[in-house]
Amino acid sequence: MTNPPNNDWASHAQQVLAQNGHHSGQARRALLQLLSSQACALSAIEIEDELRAGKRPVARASIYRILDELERLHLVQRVQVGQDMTRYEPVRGGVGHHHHLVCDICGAVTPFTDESLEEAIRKLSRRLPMRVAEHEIVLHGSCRICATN
Amino acid sequence: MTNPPNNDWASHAQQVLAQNGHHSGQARRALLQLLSSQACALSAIEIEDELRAGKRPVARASIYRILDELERLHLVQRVQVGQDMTRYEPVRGGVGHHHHLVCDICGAVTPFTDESLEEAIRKLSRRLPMRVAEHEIVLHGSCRICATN
DNA sequence: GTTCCTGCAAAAGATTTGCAGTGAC
DNA sequence: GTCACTGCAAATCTTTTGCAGGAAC
Repeated sequence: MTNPPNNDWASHAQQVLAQNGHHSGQARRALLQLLSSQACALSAIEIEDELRAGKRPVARASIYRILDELERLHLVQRVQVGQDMTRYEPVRGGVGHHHHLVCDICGAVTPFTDESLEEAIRKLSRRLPMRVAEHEIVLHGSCRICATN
Repeated sequence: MTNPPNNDWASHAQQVLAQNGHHSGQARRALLQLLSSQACALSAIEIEDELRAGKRPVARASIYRILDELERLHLVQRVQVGQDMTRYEPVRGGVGHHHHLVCDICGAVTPFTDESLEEAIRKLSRRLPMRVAEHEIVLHGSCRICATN
């Protein structure tokens, strides 16, 4: 699999969608554009708000349907940062792969990367009774600001 | 912090609750008993079912309230295995610490442990801008049975 | 023209809250 | 006797589904 350029995830997604027999609708294009510009994970509701604030409001049902389809095609990944809602973020084929810190006090979500962690997971995956496709790591605690108060 | 014996999590929890000014109700005692006997994570609904099947049915609202309080006291930990519901499992202070494999096809959840992963996280935690209290790792893929079909 | 896409409204689930009665201390 | 605990019913919130009109190919 080739990694699409970091800033070009949206068109890569469009392409994959087309190859899979999808038409190219307004709502989905707006959603792709938004996700493409995001560094970290958004919830469906946040996506709805962002799109409403922007130029192209999209119905919540459509958002869920689109995200569902994108997930099936491995173009986005669900991220469960705990709390309540499911969040989604673009899969950029390795580029931009990261995990999440969650402040249990203020709820802030921050991305981080760590190669030795990735390495440990690669090794581990080989000996598990499962074909491992994705992994998700969430660290909980208190961020600097909250830890100080 | 001393690790309570593995089979004694329930009484440890009772103790902590008492120290925090809680009375000792029937519903909560039944719930503690159940969680204590579990190796892996249960959802609130699963807990309700188990308790109903057992001797002491507990109202769903009470289950959520109790789990909430137990979480606040760090006696249980939320686990987000993706899918839909939140799951909960007892915190046994290191003993029994593990993570989860999730089969995205059949939904099976399996626990696993890996020391090098833990080590990587310990090292990592030192250099992050956050006091890391808990961590959660979820591997997604297809289990043996589903991968074969 | 056919098939996919989308919005709206309704439905389905999970989780939370309000209130009143019971039980623990 | 007081304060915590619990059940029930209702409310809230996220996510899913059904359906009808409109858009893409």
